[in-house]
Amino acid sequence: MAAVTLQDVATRAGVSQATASRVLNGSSRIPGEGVADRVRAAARELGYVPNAQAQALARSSTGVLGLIVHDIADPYFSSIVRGVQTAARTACKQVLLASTDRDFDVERASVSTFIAHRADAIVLAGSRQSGHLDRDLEAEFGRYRDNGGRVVVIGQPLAFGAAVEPENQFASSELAEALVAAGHRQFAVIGGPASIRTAVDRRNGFVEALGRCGLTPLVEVSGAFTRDGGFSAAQRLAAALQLQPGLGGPPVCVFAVTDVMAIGAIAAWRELGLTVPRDVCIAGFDDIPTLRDHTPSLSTVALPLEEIGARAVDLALSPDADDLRERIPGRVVLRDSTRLP
Amino acid sequence: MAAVTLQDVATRAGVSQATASRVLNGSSRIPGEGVADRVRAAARELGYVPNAQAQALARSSTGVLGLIVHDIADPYFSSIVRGVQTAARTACKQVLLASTDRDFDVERASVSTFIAHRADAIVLAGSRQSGHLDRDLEAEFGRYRDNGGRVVVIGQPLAFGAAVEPENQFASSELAEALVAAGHRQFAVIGGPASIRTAVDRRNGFVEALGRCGLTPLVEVSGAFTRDGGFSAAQRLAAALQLQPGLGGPPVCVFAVTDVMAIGAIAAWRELGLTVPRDVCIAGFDDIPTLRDHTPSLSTVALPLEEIGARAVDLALSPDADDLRERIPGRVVLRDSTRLP
DNA sequence: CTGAAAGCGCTTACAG
DNA sequence: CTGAAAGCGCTTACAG
Repeated sequence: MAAVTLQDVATRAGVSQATASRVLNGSSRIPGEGVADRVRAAARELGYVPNAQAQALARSSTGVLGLIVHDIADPYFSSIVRGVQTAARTACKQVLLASTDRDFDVERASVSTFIAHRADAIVLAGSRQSGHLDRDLEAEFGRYRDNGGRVVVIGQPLAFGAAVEPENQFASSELAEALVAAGHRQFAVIGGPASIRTAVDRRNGFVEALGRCGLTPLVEVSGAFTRDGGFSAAQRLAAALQLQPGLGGPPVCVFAVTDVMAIGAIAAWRELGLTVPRDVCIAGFDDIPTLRDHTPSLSTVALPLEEIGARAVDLALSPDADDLRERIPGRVVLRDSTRLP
Repeated sequence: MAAVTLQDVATRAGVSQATASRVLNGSSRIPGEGVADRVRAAARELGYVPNAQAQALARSSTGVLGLIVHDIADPYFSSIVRGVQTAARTACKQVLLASTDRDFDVERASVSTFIAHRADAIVLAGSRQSGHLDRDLEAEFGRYRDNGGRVVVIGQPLAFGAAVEPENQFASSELAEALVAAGHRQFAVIGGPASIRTAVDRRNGFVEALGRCGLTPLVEVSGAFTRDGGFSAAQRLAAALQLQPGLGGPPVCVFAVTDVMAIGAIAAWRELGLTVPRDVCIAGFDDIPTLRDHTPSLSTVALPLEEIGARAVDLALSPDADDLRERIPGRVVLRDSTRLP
């Protein structure tokens, strides 16, 4: 790593290191034209690449954002990451990525490493247990913030830091109302882990809205926040409701708290010979890009995932938005999967 | 960012900075037990987090890997990134991610930034124009490698550096043979950009294998390496072949050079009222996870995407593998989308 | 085993 | 406008 150094450039241009620094790395004090040209020429000839580590040390700011997601291969997260990338590029920030496989130990370790790398901000995407962090993490974030680090959460807010917060509960209730308005009367729910706020909020919004219509879910089951979680939950649901292919009559309408789970559910039912929406209907939440080419087309609550990622970067970068919470509305979209005959 | 410093810890423990460093950051010279304990206690009490930037500067090694992909929201890439993440975590490396939106200027800029950040290695995923880099990039990589940086490419190899290389051509020919063996006789191809090696190799492998069977594609069209690229190519293909719903007779079997394009193609045909595999058959390449729940199930060449990402990390980390090329075989998988009546 | 000191490559007051 | 020098927070020969 014995790369060309700023001193090398300075020497070749016949100026001091300080001057070379000012020419090359945008300072307010702009040296004279002739000098500047010489320095630039020297840098080009030598192939000088500034050492960002050294700059960071000297400036005490790295220009790096830390981003933590549960699973980068999950379309929900990869869409958010795409938004983060776009916004980061615009702001000339780099992004350090960690995909934790939903392991909270890995998550904690990633936070520590990002802090060690002096990321200017850390964005935490994905639900956590009831909005609580372990004590360790909390203490670490506290010190990080004291030292000027910024924390942004996507999903449920923490006790501190900024948050980009989808209106899970409200949007789910709107979804329920839309489904009732469409003629559905029999409902069931595939929920997520009880410890995860996002899952709980969505479930509650849906069930409470049903209640206001005088309706109650026939059954509720739950599973992990994954395709397979939806798959197995749907099997249990089918058993509980004794779903049969071609039974006739109005199908039960199931709400799965994420699209990924809904897709898993449909797969499970297909294995059982059940057809959506004839034998059973289903709606999800998120509107992940995958849905675009999924059959049957899935009713859902659309979230602007890339924009959510971009907003998180904005919050991470504006020092005045320290404890801001930005609410993101969802948009109900009814498609084939909840179509009544 | 005025965080707790190693000197703070040393002072509190009543030792020198050097000793504190040796205790905390794994040195071969292990200080005495009593001293070590005092240092560790001081670090804990103060909440010391080592400054990775300063460590990097002093050690001239950052423990950071740079990863560049075309589009993080594309399941092909997000699967690879997942593999990279897993392997990087095992090796205690951090990953700096750039998603370029297929913009080669952005790609070049990302490489520069990664080099500035002194990434220990840079992994370039995604096809490039015929294996050639622009002159600038090539020169930059040259210096980077001279300074100890490592370069790994996923896809077609460059003139230098290590590569993880799927056997595109061979696997495509195997796919063609399998389809012929399954009874198909009429073929068409949806190719990618002519400048991209991966696209060309897959197309050639397929067409040449057909040739060995005495067959020739009825039509070839091409499009961008995206879902929409496949969509529009499929529209042109349908027009060229005058595809009609329910025409009867053996359907034409189309090979799309990526699954993502194949999915777009199926969507286009669905809009035209065409049913797969009745009116037209199709096979893709990659076996992205999305396929698992796609209807109809798509025939394809399965690539171990996560493993590919992990192998790239391995190559990036083993100094002896400097110009190694690791070949990754594909596995033909025939599913519903090419099923003959 | 432990410490004083140089050095990693930059930035930035402080003088001139 | 330009330069000498201190400082950012660590690591690591080199002595002791």
